[in-house]
Amino acid sequence: MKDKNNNPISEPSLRRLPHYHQVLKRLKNNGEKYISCTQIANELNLIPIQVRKDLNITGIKGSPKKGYILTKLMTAIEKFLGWNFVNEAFIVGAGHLGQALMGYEGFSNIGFNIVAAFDSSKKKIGLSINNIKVLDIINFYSLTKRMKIEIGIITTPWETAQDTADLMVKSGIKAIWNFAPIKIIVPENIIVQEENLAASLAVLTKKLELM
Amino acid sequence: MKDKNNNPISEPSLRRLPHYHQVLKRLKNNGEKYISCTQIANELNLIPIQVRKDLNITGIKGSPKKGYILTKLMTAIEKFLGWNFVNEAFIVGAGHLGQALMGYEGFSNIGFNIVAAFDSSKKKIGLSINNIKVLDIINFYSLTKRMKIEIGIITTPWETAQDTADLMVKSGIKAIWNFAPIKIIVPENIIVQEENLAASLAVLTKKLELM
DNA sequence: TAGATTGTTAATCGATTAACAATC
DNA sequence: TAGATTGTTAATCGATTAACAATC
Repeated sequence: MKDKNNNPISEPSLRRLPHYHQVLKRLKNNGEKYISCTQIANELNLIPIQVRKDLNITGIKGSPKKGYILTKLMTAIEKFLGWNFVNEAFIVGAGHLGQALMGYEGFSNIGFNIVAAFDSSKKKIGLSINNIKVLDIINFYSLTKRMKIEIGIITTPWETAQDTADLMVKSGIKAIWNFAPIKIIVPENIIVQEENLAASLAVLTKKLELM
Repeated sequence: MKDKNNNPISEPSLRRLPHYHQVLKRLKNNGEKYISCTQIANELNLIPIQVRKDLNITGIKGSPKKGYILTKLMTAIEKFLGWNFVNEAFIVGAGHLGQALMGYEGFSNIGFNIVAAFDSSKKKIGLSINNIKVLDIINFYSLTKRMKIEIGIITTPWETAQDTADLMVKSGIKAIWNFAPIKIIVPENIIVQEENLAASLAVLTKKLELM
């Protein structure tokens, strides 16, 4: 991945930035003003050079010997990750997992807002979870177009995940966050983030077996 | 990661194997006997050589020109991932996300079994979700010891995630699957699989921004 | 047979880690 | 000042991709 100035942004680095922010938040409450990569690395069992390289992609400048100004560093990460700007999303599938995401309070801190949910089951339509309404899936296309929603979350059973992805693409969704346990196939200009539990579990159990 | 014969197993390869299995399951219903890497790669928008390399770590042998015997390949993946052997887990935190995992039917196909859930809230204790009982957290230690449970799942709020991890380590848990949005710190002989939504979202929204 | 596909070895690519001069 | 820490350039490591002989 490249940023606007054609500097590379690695996916692992991007994934670590929220962790750094988490640590900074905690240390801020301790009243620290400056923070070094060494400190952050110690908190997260990482090595300082990796933290330094990661922070570098946010464009932050530190001072030798002192480190980074904590509040500036937090702001730099927030800005780089776009947390000060709200991303709106629609979610399809209002089962347990969908409801878990709707009820997830951490999203508001990171500029993420699930605007509405959609389902095809009469039992789900009309529900309201954490002030998010569950609407009939037949309205997905028109509402997505009208509200110019760009992010779609799939929390349907695997059987309907690909159909849901197709509907999202047709409706103008540009990025799909997929929690269904199959890899969905979409045109290459569509961004997909797969959240596959079987894949994670494969890693965990294999490590356990080889321990 | 290295297997018993000291051959390397890469984490990305491991994560792709369940996807291959998914595809094979679908193609089996079409009545295919042999399957080639090219076919699998086409289904998943990958390249054949990557599929071949990944399948190689399972120890499966194919025949030039023909490919792999589909049923043998499925069995090899299942065996390699340990799906024919049941891994038992305890889950701590019976909120929406915990309940979503308890209700997740896909786990039984991959040899994963959530035996019981634990919570500290009187409102949750006594519930039964998908035949999984929610017990008082004060019983976690003794039950984990007695039942020799090795896998713990954390679906608590972030405030209690580290305490939960500490309790798990103390109780003899060897591998932790953490869904709380903070990185937990554990002794280095403990396996941790982090499932961080903020991290995934960081990748997704950054790609969207740079599109 | 011809050629698609395998297993394996080599080349490339990208991420992590190391080295080191500059500096507050 | 001394030395901890920064930014940056180089080295290492590991994953992906390419090349190619073997073969059903």
